[in-house]
Amino acid sequence: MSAARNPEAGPPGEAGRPRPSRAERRRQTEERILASARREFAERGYERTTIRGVAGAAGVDPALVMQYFGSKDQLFRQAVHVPAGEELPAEPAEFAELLLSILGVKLSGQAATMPLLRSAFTHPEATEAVRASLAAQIAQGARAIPADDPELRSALLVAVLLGVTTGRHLLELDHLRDASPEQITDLLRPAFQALIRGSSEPDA
Amino acid sequence: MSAARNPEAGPPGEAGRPRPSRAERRRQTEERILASARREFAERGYERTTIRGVAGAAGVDPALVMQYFGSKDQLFRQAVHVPAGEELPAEPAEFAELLLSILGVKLSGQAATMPLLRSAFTHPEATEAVRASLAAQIAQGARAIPADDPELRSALLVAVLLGVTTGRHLLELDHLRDASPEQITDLLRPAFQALIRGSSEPDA
DNA sequence: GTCTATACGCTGATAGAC
DNA sequence: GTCTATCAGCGTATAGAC
Repeated sequence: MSAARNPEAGPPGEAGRPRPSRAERRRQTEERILASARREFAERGYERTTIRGVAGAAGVDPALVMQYFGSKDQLFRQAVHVPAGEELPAEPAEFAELLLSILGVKLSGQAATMPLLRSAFTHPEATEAVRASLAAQIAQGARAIPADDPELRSALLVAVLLGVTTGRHLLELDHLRDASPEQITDLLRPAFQALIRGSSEPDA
Repeated sequence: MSAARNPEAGPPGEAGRPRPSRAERRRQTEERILASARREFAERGYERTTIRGVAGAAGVDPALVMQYFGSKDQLFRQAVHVPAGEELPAEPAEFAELLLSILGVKLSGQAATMPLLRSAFTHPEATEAVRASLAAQIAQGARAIPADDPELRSALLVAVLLGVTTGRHLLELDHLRDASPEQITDLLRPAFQALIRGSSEPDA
């Protein structure tokens, strides 16, 4: 600690380089490891990914991963940590559209939640994280549902999102995988509306 | 092999016992092991269940499990093997009810498919088994859907079943766990109908 | 036939050389 | 700071004693 200079403050002797030295390089390799870990956790799940595996994929030494993150569990936590995106509840009328747009982004890109979701059923900590996140979404959504049993309706809506995303990305069911996000959201729209308000056909 | 008598043919010296001997006892312990394996696979998933664990829970020696089933993977296959229940497609009008009744049984009892489902996202073989089973259900359901995009609609319906069952049994989301199967199926009915035919409100 | 003892590989994790 | 060498534990699977 005593003789170490602040790596951010002092510029190196070379003038031309955009100073990729010291702590900057460390942050880069750390990010490389995290990216590699996310890939491995996403496609193999917690128990099947190994420290050696992510180190190899990142091109670094296994011991370095331990040095940086301490343990496999802490690596997992940092890899799957999502900034807890807070979404605002909309009015009941547009609530379906909000949900559909959320589903849209989950369907298009390889969602950042996939590493977590893959391990959600086998790794206890991942289970708890996913459950807590979904519970928050459910509670939030329930406030935008005017019909009876708002919590259960909200839970069912979240379960639908869960089933569709897992079916597409994790199980890769053919038709779900091939369809465009728009196709899916279009087909789901009436179902969502039916779930949000009480009936599909207003009075039979 | 030479001196061994056929255990099925020759009755033992005792006359009063209902002959629980030989192969009958073997079948019983084998079934105990399978039951124990199903429990472990169901609540821990493939990678976290150990031969020693199922043997301990079944009250037998770990080596016996290997003797009977050969390997962990073969034990898993036998434990999760479901007789491939063939359901008949109904008319489009009653198709929603059929799906809802299927969901009802999946929601009430601890479904026999849970050991498989828990490992579906981490164990490749389980993934393939679940995917094949769901694909069959999707193809079957598509034939009962008169609207456009029948396969995608069917896939979405299956995905909903998947999401609701996993949300209830695997993630144990509060409101899904507490609700009765009837509550859930009642709330889902309009959504299913909307998904089967094209629109929720016939012409807007 | 059933269990004891053990082999072997691979895991996460640690200590110490460079 | 980075990597080599190694530890201890647990996993499946096997060989042999009873």
